[in-house]
Amino acid sequence: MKVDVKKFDFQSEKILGSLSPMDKELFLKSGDELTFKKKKLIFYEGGIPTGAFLIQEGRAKIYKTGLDGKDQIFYVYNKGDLLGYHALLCNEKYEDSCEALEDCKVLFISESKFHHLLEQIPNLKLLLIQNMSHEFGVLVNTITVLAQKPLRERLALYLLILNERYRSEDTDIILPREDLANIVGTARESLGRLLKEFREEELIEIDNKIIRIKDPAKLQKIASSEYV
Amino acid sequence: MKVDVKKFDFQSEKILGSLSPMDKELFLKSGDELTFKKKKLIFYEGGIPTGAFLIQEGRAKIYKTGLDGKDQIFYVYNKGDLLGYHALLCNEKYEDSCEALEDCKVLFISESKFHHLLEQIPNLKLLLIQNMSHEFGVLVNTITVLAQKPLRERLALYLLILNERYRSEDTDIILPREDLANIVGTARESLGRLLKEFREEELIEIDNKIIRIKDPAKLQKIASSEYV
DNA sequence: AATAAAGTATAACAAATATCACATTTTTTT
DNA sequence: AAAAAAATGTGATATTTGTTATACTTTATT
Repeated sequence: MKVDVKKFDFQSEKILGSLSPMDKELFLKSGDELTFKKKKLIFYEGGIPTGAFLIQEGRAKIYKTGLDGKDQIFYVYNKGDLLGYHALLCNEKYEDSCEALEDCKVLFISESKFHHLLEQIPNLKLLLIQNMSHEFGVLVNTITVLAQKPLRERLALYLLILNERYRSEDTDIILPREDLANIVGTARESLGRLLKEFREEELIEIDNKIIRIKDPAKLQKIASSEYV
Repeated sequence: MKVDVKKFDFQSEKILGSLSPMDKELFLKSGDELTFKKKKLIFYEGGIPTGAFLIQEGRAKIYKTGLDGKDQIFYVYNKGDLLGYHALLCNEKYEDSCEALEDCKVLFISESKFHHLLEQIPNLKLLLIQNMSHEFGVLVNTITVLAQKPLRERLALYLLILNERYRSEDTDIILPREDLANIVGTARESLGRLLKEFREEELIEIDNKIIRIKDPAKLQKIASSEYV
């Protein structure tokens, strides 16, 4: 059965997108614009949440640092995505960290404003519930993939997922090897070797940091365990 | 740093537990009692959700079946837990399956009743939001553990987690090796080897299916990568 | 209680992936 | 533009974990 890339997408842009123009304006007005330079932390594991973030420009990675210092990245947020509200809403400390992969323009909605919005916009609670319900499925799928699929299939799958995530704004996949390794859940060296194989099999093109998908159909097959 | 077992607990019993006695009664009245024999499916991946479930007696596993037929279990629900509402709330098909590990008594709340309750009990939406926000953290932690920790540490950790999950009701950990392997994310044989080692190191006692924790402190150390 | 079925243990072996050490290239800083 | 720093590529090797095959136990069924 074909792997569905959409099952790995939080669709966090739907929350805002589903609001009426009036509510949306209200929401956007409640935020303050912040700028995060590439590699700057937006929030970090163990920190106390002070608000939520809406990405207006750029991409950011959500990750956890393991005890051995190795990061596990489990999502790359994109322009339009709302994030960082989980810990805020359950009154816990951040379970994860968020770092800008590129220079980012972000709208910050403070905790009090966010809670205020939840009351002002009756629909918002339900939209959050819907979105988090969906996210649950995404994470469950992520767990299964990481725990079960061999490296080659994981890489194929994540290249397709990232391609989708990067496509929205023009570009090809462009992120450090180390990050890609931490998404796929492997060592940098093992990743490099496989990327080379993929290139030799003409599945992708590599131009330094840039990875360009050449044969999505075949990658799809590999990701779906249909191809050896 | 010590691993916190609570960070792997959905705390799904808090939803009901946080309702006022009146609201709780209303909730409980909206359900129909069902019985599921051991190994019976409560719902399954790809199925269309028709309601939510509250476990009144017994335990159930939530899992996904990989393309190779191997299951990945990512949670064991317990008496008092509310489950199966995610797919319901985002209008998607079930992303996972749920099977009774023991004979279960379950309260079924149909979709229409559940939505009705969401309107009748104003607090319920927020409780769901809080709970799902917390669940997000749990799943994120699960991903990191499965993707990064070596088998030995994973097993130590999950033994502690399961011990907590089984403690509520008297017993020691009692579930088939295959299931334990599918929780820890390994092959049955590899699990068996390690269990034997753990027994030889006097960390656990094994009595057929039953696993009894003997040295939680040392298991904790292993789980926290502090012990070789 | 006897038989079948399911689950479990074990050892030898194979495969996948990580680690290490170092060369090379690219990017950033001065 | 040169120097330093960071990131990447590569091969040899070690380690971990999975696989296969088979014997053994426990649990379920008749």
